[in-house]
Amino acid sequence: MTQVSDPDEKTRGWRGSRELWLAAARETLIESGVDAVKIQPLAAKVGLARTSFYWFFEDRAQLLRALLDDWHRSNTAPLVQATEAYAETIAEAVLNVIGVFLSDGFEPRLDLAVRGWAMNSDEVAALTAAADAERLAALQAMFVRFGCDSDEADVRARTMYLVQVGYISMQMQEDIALRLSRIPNYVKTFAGQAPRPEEMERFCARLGLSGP
Amino acid sequence: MTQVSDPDEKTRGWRGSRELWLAAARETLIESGVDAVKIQPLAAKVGLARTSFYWFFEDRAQLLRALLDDWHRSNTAPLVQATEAYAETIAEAVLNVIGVFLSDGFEPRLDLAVRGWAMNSDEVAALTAAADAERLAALQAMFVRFGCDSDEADVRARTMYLVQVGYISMQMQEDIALRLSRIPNYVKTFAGQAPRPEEMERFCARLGLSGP
DNA sequence: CCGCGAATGTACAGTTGTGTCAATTAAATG
DNA sequence: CATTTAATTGACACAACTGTACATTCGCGG
Repeated sequence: MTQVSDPDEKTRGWRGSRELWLAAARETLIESGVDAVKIQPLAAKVGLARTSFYWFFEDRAQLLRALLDDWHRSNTAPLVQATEAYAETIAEAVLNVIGVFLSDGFEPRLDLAVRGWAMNSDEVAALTAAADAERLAALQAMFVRFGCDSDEADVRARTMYLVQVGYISMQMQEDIALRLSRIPNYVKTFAGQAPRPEEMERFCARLGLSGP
Repeated sequence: MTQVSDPDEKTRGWRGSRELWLAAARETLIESGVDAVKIQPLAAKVGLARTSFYWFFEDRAQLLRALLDDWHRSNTAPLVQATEAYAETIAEAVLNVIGVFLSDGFEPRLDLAVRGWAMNSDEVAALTAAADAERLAALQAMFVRFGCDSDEADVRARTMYLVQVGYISMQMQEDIALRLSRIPNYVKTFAGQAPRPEEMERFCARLGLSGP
């Protein structure tokens, strides 16, 4: 359990702040799931008395709602944006999307934690379902734009997205080089078309990685 | 919360039994995750006094261990078997595997629950990682057997498996007809080769479904 | 029909969590 | 420096769960 310190003294109260509690909660959510987001342990984590929490939040439910808002705002937009980015070929478009998952624009573990949360809450289940639908639609539109018929685009969109969700869900920890080495084959599978060498180079360059 | 009734009076004690508690625990694990597997609620579910549990199990930890054994035995074998089943073409081999996920040989929701559990337990995380590795290796071997080179087989195996894990993780509830309609395109994407009509027919027949 | 062991129940003690309240402290302001 | 305001705190009242000790009941073999 990491101690959460205080990076921004200005916006805070005397010692704590809404943000401090929220950050601690977020970290715990990511690392151990909703059920671990309890006020007493969080208090230990931030080094304040348990009851101090209630100055910033009504109750635990409000904290959870805040956590959910945070996720909802931050985790869908970058993906949708990537599907709309410029690309010459479908292979390059697929690379654009893969790039998001490898970058910091997306918090895979948060997504996973929220999915786990959905197991016990219909409200959360509805939110994740909506997010999934939005992301899938964006991916499908991308494939259609490059000439897939609607049904095939749907399945290719699902394949890409589900592979990512599955990967996150498996919580594998592989080094970036290994993941990178599989990318050309993934593109070939997802798009039905291997990326050209210069496309791979541009991809690596954009991510600030040494080439393949 | 479903009442668990008693299908097999013989193996039971007077009213309860190890199996009864285990079944209730399993159901709760699937529906609400490990953190919901608590003795007090289970007692309400099986209609016995809470403390009666302790005649069959040492403590909660032992129940969880039993749950894990159950999963470990029951959820990997059918998949590995399917990868080894006879097939004329790679498309048919892929259909064999898809069949497992659509059949009752596999409990997707249990798999999901155990993955969620792994979040809080290194021991469980090790078990799921091992299961994933075993399943991926079996799939990869299947693709190699049909002529893929090792790297491509690896990625195709991952694609297939991750799509399934992702699908399970998304907890979508779609009717079987819709899922069936996507299968030819999935096979095309996974195998790089669409299934022949008679392969689809055999597939549907084996699952006892009306044709495509 | 009696006794014995398997199965269940009741009562108790301890832990961990939640949320309220009134008292207290630190900083900010005039 | 006195006063206000924002933040923190400990004490209190509960609720849910775990596990132990011991009493109780059921059903069967003798």
